[in-house]
Amino acid sequence: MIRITREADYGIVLMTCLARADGQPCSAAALARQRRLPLPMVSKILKALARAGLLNSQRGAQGGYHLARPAVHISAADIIGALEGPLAITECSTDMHDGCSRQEHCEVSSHWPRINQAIYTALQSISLEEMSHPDSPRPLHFHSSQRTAIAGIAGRPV
Amino acid sequence: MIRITREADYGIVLMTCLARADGQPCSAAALARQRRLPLPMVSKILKALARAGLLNSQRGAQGGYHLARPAVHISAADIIGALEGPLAITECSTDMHDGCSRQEHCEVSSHWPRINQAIYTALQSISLEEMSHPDSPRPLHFHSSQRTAIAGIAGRPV
DNA sequence: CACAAATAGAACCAATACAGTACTGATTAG
DNA sequence: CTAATCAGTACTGTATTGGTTCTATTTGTG
Repeated sequence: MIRITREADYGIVLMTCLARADGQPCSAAALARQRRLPLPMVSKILKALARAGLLNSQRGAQGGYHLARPAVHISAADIIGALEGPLAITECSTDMHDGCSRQEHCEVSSHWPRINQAIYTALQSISLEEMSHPDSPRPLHFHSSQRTAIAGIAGRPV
Repeated sequence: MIRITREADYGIVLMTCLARADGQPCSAAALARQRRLPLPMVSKILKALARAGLLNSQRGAQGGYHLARPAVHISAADIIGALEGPLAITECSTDMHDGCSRQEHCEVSSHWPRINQAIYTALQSISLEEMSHPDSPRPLHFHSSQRTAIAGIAGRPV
């Protein structure tokens, strides 16, 4: 229901590669080969990540990219944010929302930031470090203790 | 960075209206007038919400829509899910992901469900009941106790 | 019973956003 | 110098979104 772009998807994949390389600079071409992704796309994404300060780049021959800080201090939110701009789940909730013509009739507007914040916090709690280990320490389970009243709905494919 | 469609946006708005009407059936036309939204759009959204079982509909003169269950038992996840289909943040993570040609090279694939789950849980924790009160009981604050190491980044417009 | 008020459902269209490509320029190791 | 590599911009075909239109179907009311 909520979708991130494929750019961010690839971004996470590439970042995990770099996290595993740990220090060793990787060229865009090497990463593209490694992950069977189209090189121009990989290049574009790495550039964006570098501009956002998540990667350092080294130009020239034998150059490449490497993490700008330890993987533990990079969250999924950082990566997605770098590739898709600041979190704004609706146009209303972006910072220049003065244009929302319906604001006077839109009483939920004050609640969207809370939803935004909930998602942001969720994404922030997942570190690149965690994601770069092939097997997750905590297995995938529903926190079904919560909201069991509508468990039937929560149980659908997620 | 993560965006929901305007359909879901309107859906939340309309659901809060219905939550406040509490039991009284509201016609699509009435809701459209009340919120200054285009009627066909409102109609389409309400139909979808009814099909998903979140609303009951009454046809004919004096008919309309009303909540199928108490607002406390309807979450933001329910509404968004009803309007945008099941949560699948990337194509890989949808249930028919057998087509993901890169699966063998895509080691993060096992981690997307965790991200999905995090977002889903966040959205589930927000009830329609909470959203339909004009003033939120708990004011909007960052949970800045967490991940203070990158607070500078977390503090950007959300 | 006939009519009007309402939902149900499908089909349709224009505008936007996305995914991916191409090209040109700047930097640096060997 | 030259090849490898990053930087930046501009472009394009396709898919999705936002929104409309039209035709049933149901049902309360005079």
